[in-house]
Amino acid sequence: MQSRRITIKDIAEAVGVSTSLVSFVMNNKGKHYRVSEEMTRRIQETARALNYQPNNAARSLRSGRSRTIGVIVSDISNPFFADIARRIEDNAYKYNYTVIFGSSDENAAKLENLINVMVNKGVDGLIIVPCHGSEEVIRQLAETSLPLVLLDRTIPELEISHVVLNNRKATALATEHLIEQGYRRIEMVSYDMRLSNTLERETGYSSTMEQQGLKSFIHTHRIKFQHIPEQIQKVVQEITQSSHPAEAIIFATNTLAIEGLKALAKFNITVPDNIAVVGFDGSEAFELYHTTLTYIKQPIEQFGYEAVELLIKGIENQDKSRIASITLSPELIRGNSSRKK
Amino acid sequence: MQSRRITIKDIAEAVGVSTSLVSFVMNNKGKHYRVSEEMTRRIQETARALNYQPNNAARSLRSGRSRTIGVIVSDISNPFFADIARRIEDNAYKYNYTVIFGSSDENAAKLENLINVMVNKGVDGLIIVPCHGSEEVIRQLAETSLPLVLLDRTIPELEISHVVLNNRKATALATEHLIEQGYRRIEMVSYDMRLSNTLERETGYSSTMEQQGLKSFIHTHRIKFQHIPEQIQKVVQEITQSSHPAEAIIFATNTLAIEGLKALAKFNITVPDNIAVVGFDGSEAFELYHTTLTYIKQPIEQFGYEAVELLIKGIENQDKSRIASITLSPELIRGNSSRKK
DNA sequence: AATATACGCTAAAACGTTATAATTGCAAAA
DNA sequence: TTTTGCAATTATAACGTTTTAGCGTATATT
Repeated sequence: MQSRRITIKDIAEAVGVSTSLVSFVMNNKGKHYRVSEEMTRRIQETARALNYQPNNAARSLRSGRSRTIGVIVSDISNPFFADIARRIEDNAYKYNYTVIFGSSDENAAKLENLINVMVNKGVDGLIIVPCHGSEEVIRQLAETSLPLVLLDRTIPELEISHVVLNNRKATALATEHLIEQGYRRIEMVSYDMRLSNTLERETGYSSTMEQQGLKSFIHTHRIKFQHIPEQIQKVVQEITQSSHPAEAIIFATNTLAIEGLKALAKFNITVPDNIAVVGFDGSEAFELYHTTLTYIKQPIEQFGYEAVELLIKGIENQDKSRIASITLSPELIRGNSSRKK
Repeated sequence: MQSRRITIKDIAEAVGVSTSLVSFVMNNKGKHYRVSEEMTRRIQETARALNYQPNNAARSLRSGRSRTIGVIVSDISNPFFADIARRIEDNAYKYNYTVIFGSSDENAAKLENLINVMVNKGVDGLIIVPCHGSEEVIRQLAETSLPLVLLDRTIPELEISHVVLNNRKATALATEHLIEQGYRRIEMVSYDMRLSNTLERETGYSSTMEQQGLKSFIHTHRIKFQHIPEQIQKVVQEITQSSHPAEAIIFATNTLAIEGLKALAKFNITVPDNIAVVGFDGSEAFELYHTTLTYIKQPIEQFGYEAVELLIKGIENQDKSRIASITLSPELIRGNSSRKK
């Protein structure tokens, strides 16, 4: 950490060459610009000796690229997204990219603002978890030449690279499992946000029920994203105090599962004796629960990893293979919360 | 999102003035450079009409400042740090700063590398959670003119701005509470990392025990950061199978509390009947636990908020009030896990 | 011997901004 | 009338890098 920053010019002077040559070598374009081996070596040595650190602002200004990617999730403090963020960070660092994060709070206006800030900052690409109402903004963004990868949710009518779970399969697995365990009145608790992942999860559940001849028992309870605890308590009461109470509940997300279990506990409804439960995502919370939970496991780390892979390919190829998408497979983890009836 | 980016020059041409004038106005330095009201208005209008977005790279290159701050925590996917990160992000955005995150994994080499990457990226300041073995790197960094704020932990021998919990008070509260509830054999489970926060927590516990004449019962179990679950199981066995088993445990961090409760459950030791427990930090996990937990609550959001306040003051003042620190107060949340003996 | 090719390197412009010094026009002071 | 002073604006250099075009020189080709 010296007083004055070392520039390419200092190296050039020290070695006695032009700055161009130094630039070539520092960018590993030596062979391409046929710099002699000897010179390459000398420049590299001097750079190391002087502890040269390239100035990113200058680089970015000149080249128009920043080696920075922007990531917008719903809420970085939500464990699901925090885990993904960590993975994105790790993988991006490997490619020498820096990441800037933003949280949309499932608010389309905030999301738009974040996109503007990030585009403005000059990010080379964006990884975005689209939220309810953001379709138009995303559509506009996709028309831009800026590489873009959607995460966790797609916008089916738009052709955009994305990394998502096979959500239909996820809830189909859960539903089949419960049926196999002897449950019939299986209901689902989901969000009222019309997002691809939620919709697919609902479809996975309802189509499986239908296939198994349980169409009449299909019941999807949709919770508003605000005031989750209150709403979920209401739903739990509805479900359990009905004249035909449900025998099992599938929660469509991790947060819903946790709040749902809390609500069940509050009303002294025991899992699985009074009602069976399938949750979503592993979570530390479940590990302190009185019984082991059956849940759909997402390969969370892969979300982050693959999103970065896709995005960086998009950034560095620019032309071909523009749209590429990845669908990850869910897994059913069997616990006691759905044991045989 | 137009095809070509609008620059200051476009505005200058459109209005028919020099770029300097536009720059003055865009930086709100109008009065200082005595730009006429009329002109100020026209430039602002044109800028808005053309949707001018300043080029940060150019700005940063010229001014030497990036309006970006770097934040290095232990692990961004740990809920404690994820919450803080969220707050940092929110507050920084208010000041028009962007944040880049990094996770050190409590590894001094990684921490050093991250610092280099960030300094290199040209951050205007750093918020760092120092880890075991990072004292020297931090010392060097502090000698630099780069504004720096330590978070969650200090390095007492160095005079650096920081935001920390009153850790001594935290465990003193816990200890006093347990004593009040009738417990005597109170033991602590902590990390073996010699970090300020851990050390202070140990001191808070042991000095309170001593004051209350329970010196002979002081017992601090130190866990290595690797292989936490295995180690904690060993400790739990030690504690409970001893000839004089502990009556209560204070866990020094959230992770330790969660793993500890899992270990207790594994060995069928019931809380609080067999042993009382005080944890650290609220957590969703605790909410699904069979009984409510007594724990030390940290004002997590404030950590992030205050760190940004301190850092930005440091960045924008540069000179005076260089070192300023904040100590936040813990609070004891009473639950059933430490009910009267 | 004349010409082409390859090699190793350099000159210089450009990226978009900021900030200092200089310039202009005009009114007030001398 | 000349001088001074001020208000409003401009010219220009600088920030550190990348990249294109080109310049000698040496070797190969005809």
